[in-house]
Amino acid sequence: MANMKEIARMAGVSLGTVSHVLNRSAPVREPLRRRVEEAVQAAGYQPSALARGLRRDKTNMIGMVIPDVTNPFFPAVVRGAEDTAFANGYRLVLCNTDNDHSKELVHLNELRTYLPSGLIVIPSDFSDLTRQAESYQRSGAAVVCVDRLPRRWHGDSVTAANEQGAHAATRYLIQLGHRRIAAITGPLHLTNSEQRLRGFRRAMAEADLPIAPEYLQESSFDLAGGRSRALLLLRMLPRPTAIFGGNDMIAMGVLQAIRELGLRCPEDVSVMGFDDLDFAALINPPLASVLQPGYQLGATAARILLDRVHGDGGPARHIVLPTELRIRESVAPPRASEAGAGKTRAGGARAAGRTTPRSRKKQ
Amino acid sequence: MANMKEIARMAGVSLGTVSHVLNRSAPVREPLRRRVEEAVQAAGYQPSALARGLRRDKTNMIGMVIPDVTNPFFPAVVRGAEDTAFANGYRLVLCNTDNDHSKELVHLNELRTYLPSGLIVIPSDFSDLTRQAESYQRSGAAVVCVDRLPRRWHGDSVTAANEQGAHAATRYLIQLGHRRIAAITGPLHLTNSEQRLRGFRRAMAEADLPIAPEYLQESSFDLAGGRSRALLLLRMLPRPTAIFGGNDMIAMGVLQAIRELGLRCPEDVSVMGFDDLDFAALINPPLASVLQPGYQLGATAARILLDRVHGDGGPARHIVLPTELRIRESVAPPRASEAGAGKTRAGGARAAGRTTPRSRKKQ
DNA sequence: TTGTAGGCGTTATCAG
DNA sequence: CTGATAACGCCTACAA
Repeated sequence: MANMKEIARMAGVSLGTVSHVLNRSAPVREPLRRRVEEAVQAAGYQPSALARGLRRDKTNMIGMVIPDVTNPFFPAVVRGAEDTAFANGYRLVLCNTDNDHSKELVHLNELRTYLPSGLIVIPSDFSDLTRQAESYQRSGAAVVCVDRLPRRWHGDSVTAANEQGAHAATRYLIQLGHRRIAAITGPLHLTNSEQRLRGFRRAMAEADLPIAPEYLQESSFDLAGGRSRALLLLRMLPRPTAIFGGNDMIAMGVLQAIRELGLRCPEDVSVMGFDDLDFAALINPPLASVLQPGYQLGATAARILLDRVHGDGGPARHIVLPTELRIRESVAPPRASEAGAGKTRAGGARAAGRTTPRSRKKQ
Repeated sequence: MANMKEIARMAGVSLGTVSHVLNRSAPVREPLRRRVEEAVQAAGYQPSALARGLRRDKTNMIGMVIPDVTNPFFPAVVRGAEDTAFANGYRLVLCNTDNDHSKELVHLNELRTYLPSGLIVIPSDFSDLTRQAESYQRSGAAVVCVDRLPRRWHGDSVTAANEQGAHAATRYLIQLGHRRIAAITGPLHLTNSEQRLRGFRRAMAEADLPIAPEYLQESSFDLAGGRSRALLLLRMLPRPTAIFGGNDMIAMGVLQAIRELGLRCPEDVSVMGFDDLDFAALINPPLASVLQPGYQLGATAARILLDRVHGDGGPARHIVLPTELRIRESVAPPRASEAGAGKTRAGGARAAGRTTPRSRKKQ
């Protein structure tokens, strides 16, 4: 690979001139600039990212630290971040933490030796990012948290409107006529789970509906957890007529539990998810869910990070992106014997019925 | 961040000694080595990956170039690669090509400025990797192709046993008693699609079953393509009794088309996929599919790459990892009126029946 | 406006 | 076995 010196020789100018042409760091007279550009073309020259980074004390790399690419929600975030980064000449170094905060720490430490321009982090469970982040920020690298926040995080963040999303979803169930609504939350030490629970509670409170303590179950964010908690819930008397899952995987577990017990969704139990993963629309019954804009989350985080890199020194930004309720056939009004048995908003069930599944049975 | 000079000062030794301790590039007398190690500890010193790379002409980065992280099959490959890379002190720089070979080229070119130790590539459509790869190899960086291969690729590769997988899947359908089996392949310019088609053909030929030309449809690797081709197939007379999808997304499209036409799976049409994505087992009916070991694909590619980095100069390796047939409820024997109407292996359908879905209907 | 020189943090070479 | 010293490729004062 050619280097600057060679380009300088080819163009018959000095090293500095080449650099100035490349970086527009000083005006260069037309004929010289032309010669330089031609030499660059001819040699297929590209400046060494390493040497440049070493000199500038900062590379065009961005560390992307996430729990697990294999988890269906995260790839969209990664993709959003990569697109924005790439469009601006930055590259993503991908690190999986497996939700292990000590592995996260290791990644954070090692990434530093690349002098990345910044970090986009979806924190692990019990992440203790704050100290590391400060150290990065001191050295001029930006850190943006996405999706969930570490406790006491005061830096930039991009999250979905978890509270609102859960609130809208719960309210929709209530409007359908449900009164006994259970929730299987994700791990409550995660801010996103906590916010979703808060939205659920608010909607219930607004409708003056009680929440039986045993109707609130905490689970890991996966199918197995959802299934086991759902099995508990579905055996309770009275049985909840709707279950709100903390994410789509939990909701999938609920669907599985429903089938195992010989019950039917939505006839016996309505199920609502959160995330709106691709498969939510494809399963049977199609899963109603709260769409979380994964791609936008990542893209926005990268945007903020780049702004910081370009000198934005403003106060920490806390972007909250809207969620969107996606009604599908896994939710329906409760059986007639259950419906309206309580304080239901007038016309709610009927109005909501518009977006309710066509009654045509599929299979 | 401290640098080597400072460590040398702290330990009261020269720069070279520190380097020797760090790299074991020369034996260092115990007391000195101790002092150096203590200084490293105390300062939390980590060598600069940039300076090191600049000097050594090679970094511990691996470029991972894939079509799209968002495509559900690829994250597993990425994860496998990342785990193996990380365990050996390497990092992954992730690049999405969107299957666009010119974008792939851009990534390949720009990655080079990092002096990565190598590249793991899932080639884009019409990838013309060969020239780029040679240039990398000349500069001592290894290139390993995964999943699909560019035409005329002679370098290291790791792929799944596409031919065998498709063969086993098709043979299973035949054993169930199907005779009119259609296939919706992925894009046939992709080697994996082509191999799967070959496996399909071989199984059909071995059973002396004809393949009507219109029963072979080519599609993009997505739901929409699968759906539209399936709509064609399902309207043909006679209608195929089983459809083999080139991947799970195509198979999902087939299921969708089946529902749209008011048909039922597996009663009217059996459906087989390829990949065995996570959701295959979760949908309704659960999708029979050919498991492709994504994680292993990635891990193996990284392993080979590291071997190359560590000096393995042997001939190109072409690893083919086994696939595994996953029978689920989307496949069943054809209706009695169809079954056995042709030359079927004796007892085939019955023997296969063992692994056939329990007849208990779910929902 | 152009050229020169020093140094970023390492490693490798080569004397001692 | 240890310690100087010269690159690696680039950027940027500063000098011309």
